[in-house]
Amino acid sequence: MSADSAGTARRRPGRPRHTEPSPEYRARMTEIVETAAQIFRAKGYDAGSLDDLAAALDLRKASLYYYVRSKAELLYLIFDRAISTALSRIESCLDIEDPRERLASLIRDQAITIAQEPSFFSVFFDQRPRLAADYEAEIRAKERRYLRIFAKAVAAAAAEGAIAPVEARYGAQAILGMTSWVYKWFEPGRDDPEAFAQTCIDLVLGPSAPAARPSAPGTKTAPAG
Amino acid sequence: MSADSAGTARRRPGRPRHTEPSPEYRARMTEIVETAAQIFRAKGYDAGSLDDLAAALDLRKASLYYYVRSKAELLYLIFDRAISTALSRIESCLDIEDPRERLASLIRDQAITIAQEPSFFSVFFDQRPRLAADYEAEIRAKERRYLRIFAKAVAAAAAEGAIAPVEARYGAQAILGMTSWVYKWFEPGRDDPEAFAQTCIDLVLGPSAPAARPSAPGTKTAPAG
DNA sequence: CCTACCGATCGGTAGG
DNA sequence: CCTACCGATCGGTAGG
Repeated sequence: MSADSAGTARRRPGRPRHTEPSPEYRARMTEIVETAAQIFRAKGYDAGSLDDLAAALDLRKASLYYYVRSKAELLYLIFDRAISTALSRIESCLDIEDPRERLASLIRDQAITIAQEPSFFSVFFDQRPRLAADYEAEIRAKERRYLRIFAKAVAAAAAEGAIAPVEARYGAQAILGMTSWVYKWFEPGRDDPEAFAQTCIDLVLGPSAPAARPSAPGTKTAPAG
Repeated sequence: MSADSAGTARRRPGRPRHTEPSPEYRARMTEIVETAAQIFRAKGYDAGSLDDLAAALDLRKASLYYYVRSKAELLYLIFDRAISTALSRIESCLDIEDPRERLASLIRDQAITIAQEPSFFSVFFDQRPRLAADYEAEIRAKERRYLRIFAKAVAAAAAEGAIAPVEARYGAQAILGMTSWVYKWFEPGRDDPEAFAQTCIDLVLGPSAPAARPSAPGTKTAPAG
């Protein structure tokens, strides 16, 4: 809440207060958070013990407390990384002016982001009730921004006739669900994130929606029929 | 696996083996399962203790074992009720011949079913890794049937040009995600299941898709544009 | 980053 | 459906 609100993994630098966290420390920290996400995904937050985590990292449980204040903080670090990653990717779509292209890019980015980090997003979506209340408030604020970005894009696309004239919030939740759900069924070997993202775009925007980014020169085609 | 594969809450009838479970017993059983779903939704399966459940039912923990063999079985009963409810509702859409109407009905039923029982589906979707392996296999089989029904409906709608020509499995997962996600954000006081269901239908099938059931006389209209 | 250890919680059982 | 209770697990700490 006070001085350390800046970013990712700043809290608890090294041992000495006035030193930057060493690169080794930061790397180990990242490794801990990533492994924790995998364990909590597989077993759930409560059943995934710190002994499990320590074993996976070839440590003793007590050593984890050198990096993390509590198991609850560890969960928060996973949540924060998930929402921050997703938010920063999504925000890069905001300068696309064409409503149809903007919505297509949001859909694609969202589907691919989640397909790429299924562990983090499994924990993010399924362990929410386990997040301590104070951490929860912080996450919820970012999540609201997320929803608002999608709702605005839906409203703009509807106004232009690129999609049906749906209510913005419901339309946004529908699209968020469609794309987020990927973490439940996606299998990296079998499934292709790009192909699935395109399916979502086709379903919502009609068969020949623009690919993404500035690259494609805005191929405008009539929707299905 | 053997003789008791028939249905809902048949296992462990009364105490005497040859008697039907009494109505009071069945009612109490239902109450236990419903309350457990609420507790597991709020706290998760592991953190929601049998003491919590017993307290909510005004019982002692040990008394729960009169009704349920283990906590694991209790979880299974929740899963089984969730998937069985959803499956039987969805199967009533299968006799709709028009692909567009059939898909619309599936979308509507799915969204409304889940919005109506958020506790059961929260547990179903979020506590899956906690389900014991033998129970899991049984649930997975029913879930596959579920997916296949949606995939077929998507393929039929695509063949007719009612939706974009997407790959059936991806299209089905997209629609399942869009509608299932409702349990994450739906607030009974604020939100309207029907309105959201219609939003999903409009988004996928274009602005003026049929309402549902045999009632609406197949209003065919050109999709968005 | 480790060894040793504590207090609390929890699923489940005995026996009625 | 209850009282009493056990064994195991787990987050966390002391102290280095």
